Amino acid sequence: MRWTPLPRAFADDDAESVARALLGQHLVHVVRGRARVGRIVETEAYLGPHDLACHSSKGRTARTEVMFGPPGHAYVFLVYGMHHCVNVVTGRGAAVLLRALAPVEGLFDARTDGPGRLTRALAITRARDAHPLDEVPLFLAAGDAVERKAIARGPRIGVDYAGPWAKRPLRFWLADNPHVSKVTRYSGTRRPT
DNA sequence: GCGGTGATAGAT
DNA sequence: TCTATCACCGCC
Repeated sequence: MRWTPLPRAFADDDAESVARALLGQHLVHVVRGRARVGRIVETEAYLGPHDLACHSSKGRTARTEVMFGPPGHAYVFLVYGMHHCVNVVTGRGAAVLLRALAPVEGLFDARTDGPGRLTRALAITRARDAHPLDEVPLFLAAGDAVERKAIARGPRIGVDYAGPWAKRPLRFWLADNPHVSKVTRYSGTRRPT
């Protein structure tokens, strides 16, 4: 296959660093023998149990257990009864949510500009929860280098319940990329990092 | 802006 | 068992 997995050690760093490093990398899901590939253009860091927006802050449960395991595995959950979200576990209760991709291959006209839309386009469900992200069928693959000044940041979406943590600028995206999520496209914040 | 949808965690 | 809540999206 023309796509080669990144070693899972790629995710063995603090969640904010991984959230930045994931921008420009590829996410590959092999479905019925065909690779569905997108370039990661938007992420959010969830820092661990002390971060009140992070699911692991609710404690170590069956659902959140994977976040306390080794880095480089998938954390996939269902939200609002219909949308899956996929995260890259960085360990110690932390993870990085993948919020938007730019279509690269095998996606036809499916939209990938949002956390729910990208999982639907790549057919990622909870069946992939805890999957190691350097093995088929779901893995990360090397993309192009992204300059630090090309990364914008802002507060995370949909975490208003998290008090002061809701305001922390832990969402990262490629500035001016047309494939970022709708809320990011329309949010005025373009703060450089 | 509002509702659909189902898993989850905690209360009862 | 029951209930509140939820890292979203499509349509109004």
